[in-house]
Amino acid sequence: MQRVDAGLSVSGTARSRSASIRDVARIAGVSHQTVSRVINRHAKVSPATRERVQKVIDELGFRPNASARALANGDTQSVTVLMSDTTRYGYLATLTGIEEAARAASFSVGIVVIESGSSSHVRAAIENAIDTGGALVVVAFDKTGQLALREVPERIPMAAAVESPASAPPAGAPWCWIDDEAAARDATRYLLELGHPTVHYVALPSTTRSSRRTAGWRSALRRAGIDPPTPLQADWGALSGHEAGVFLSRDPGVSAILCGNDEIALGVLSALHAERRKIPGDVSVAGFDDEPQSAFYTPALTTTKLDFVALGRSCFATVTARLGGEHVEPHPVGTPELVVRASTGSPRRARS
Amino acid sequence: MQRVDAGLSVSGTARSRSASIRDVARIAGVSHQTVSRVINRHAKVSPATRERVQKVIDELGFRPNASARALANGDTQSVTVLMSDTTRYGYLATLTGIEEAARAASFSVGIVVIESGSSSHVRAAIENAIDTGGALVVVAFDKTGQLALREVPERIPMAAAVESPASAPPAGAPWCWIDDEAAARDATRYLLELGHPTVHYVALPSTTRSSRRTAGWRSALRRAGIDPPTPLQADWGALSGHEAGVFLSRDPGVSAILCGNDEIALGVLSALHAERRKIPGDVSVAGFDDEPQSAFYTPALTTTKLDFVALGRSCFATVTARLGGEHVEPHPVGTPELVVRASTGSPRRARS
DNA sequence: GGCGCTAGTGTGACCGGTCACACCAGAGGT
DNA sequence: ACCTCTGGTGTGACCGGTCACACTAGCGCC
Repeated sequence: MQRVDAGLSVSGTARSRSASIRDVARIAGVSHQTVSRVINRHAKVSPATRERVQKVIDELGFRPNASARALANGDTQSVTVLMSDTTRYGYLATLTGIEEAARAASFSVGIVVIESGSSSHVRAAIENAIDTGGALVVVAFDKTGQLALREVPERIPMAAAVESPASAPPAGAPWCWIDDEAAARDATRYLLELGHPTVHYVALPSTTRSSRRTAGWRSALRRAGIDPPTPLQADWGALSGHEAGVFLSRDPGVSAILCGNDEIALGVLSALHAERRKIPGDVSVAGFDDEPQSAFYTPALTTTKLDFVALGRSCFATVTARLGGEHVEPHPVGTPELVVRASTGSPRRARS
Repeated sequence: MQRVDAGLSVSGTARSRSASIRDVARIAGVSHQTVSRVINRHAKVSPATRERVQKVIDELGFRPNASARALANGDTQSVTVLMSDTTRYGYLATLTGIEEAARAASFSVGIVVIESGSSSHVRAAIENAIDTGGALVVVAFDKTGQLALREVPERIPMAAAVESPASAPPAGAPWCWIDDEAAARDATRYLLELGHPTVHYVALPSTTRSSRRTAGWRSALRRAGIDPPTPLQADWGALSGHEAGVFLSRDPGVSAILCGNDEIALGVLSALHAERRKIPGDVSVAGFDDEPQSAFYTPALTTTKLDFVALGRSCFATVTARLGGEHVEPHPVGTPELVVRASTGSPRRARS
């Protein structure tokens, strides 16, 4: 009979079984429970024992098995991010923020892409998180995300990155958002201060009854004594921005356009160019997000920098707080910051 | 003494323990092993038993515990994606492809962002994947990814999305890539056919000794009997494209610029505008990737569509094949497709 | 000197699956 | 009638941790 040393197999087929807590215990001459105490930084271990065990752990390269740990105490130290099927900047930046914070806390991060059509896999993902004891972060900027958010049962540890809520959110709701209203108000005010008689708005689809971004724009206009024009409805992409741009370019009264995000703004820019309007001579354009590319649009886009990475970090902090049983009040994250570039300027004096 | 029914607690604090395989077994009047056989679609279960057990499973909403399963047979049904810290389109599209394929195979997807500075957490992530029995996909388009790739030991199930290799890759290397050389050759040939005397190239950083994209561009020129000019070196962002664009715009002999990706192309466009060169009248510009925004640049960008989603799917297929012990030959994925838009055209007849 | 207390350690069950193996009944062959 | 084979099922150990609890030794204290 032949026996192969699994630990030293060269062929690579036999996966060497890594050291377990009992191996460490045997070599260090202690019980497995003491090893467990050492790896969990339990207080009641004598320094001498701790050191001896630690040495064996290092020598063996022992690493506790996450599955076993999860099975035993239902604590997976993991977060699953639910996010809709998109390659948009804000989403990925948020994910990056979550991952960054999670890594610092040595949590692992899972990702599930949710598709608008079928919610069954969303439910599956949620259930999966539940029965592995994991936490959930839902990126719910859009309708698909909101639907997923609604599927999450009350009791499971969750946080959500959302659009600014229309009214004060339910106390204890684990929501994080960027202050859309202030951002929109500031951007609108900036455009008015340039001398524009009014500011037109191309809106993102809103998940709330009343978008705070739209509200901010409106309130800035009202405060200046201006009756807000009807906002145009776009979706998230440049194409719908282009369509809105074509429409607006035909109205000579339009001299300033605020767009729901930089992609829409890009579409508006392209439409204005196609319609031979000068930017910012004839029309000023501003966006939201400050994507990395926006500085290189033609002309460079004035926009509002939104800190999605901080938003992601905050989501993670919220969900871990809940995991620890702490109470977290919903709160906005970060301070939107207007970035002025070449796409906005004072309106040309009317010729008449 | 008070006892709370954990299963029906309304408060939400007590997490109801979900049904286990033994609960199902007891209710169905079979052994736990039979239940195991049912959930694993094992052949040797009589139809009657199978149906009875399945009914109980459905009624109880039983879902097998992933941790327990992983612990028992070392099979986590999970993939961890290692990806550098970026919000670039190609990366996220690749991730989307991986996730899509993984979801279809009911694998879970983890993500670890790798930072160029510290490789310790990369090692930690790899070890983690090893001792939970998970697989790895490394997105190694850039240097950071390549470094991570090198950290992965031979024996663990892995696939990598890479730049086209300079020479035939080692047999059995689990690499997937897009055919950069063909893509660059076709794009260059297209520009030459428009009548440009030569094509200048703004290169992405390459992870290989000899970038296939650069090689494709070069070979197209040589085939046309043209001595290739020195390519310009950029990084991945629009800023470096802008710098390259400024440089090239000062050379009146430059009439066509091929760029390593759409972001660089965007930078080049912005530089050309700043230098008052007409596009495509004075200079034609083309990119790579076909990002969603590229159609809305000024002018709309001619580019080559690269199917990153298919690349991601292929990475997943590769890694699962390896997980199953199959042999996979390294291979390119998808067919790059030139998308002609307004940023390229025939050169203006020389005035002289 | 006996008591309680506590710091430090060990024991065995348990989490929820899977695996190897034992077992049994009935079909089919001789 | 007996043996073998095979489809269908059950038993108990095991994966690698954690938990509750038992135990011991040394200390301070009356």
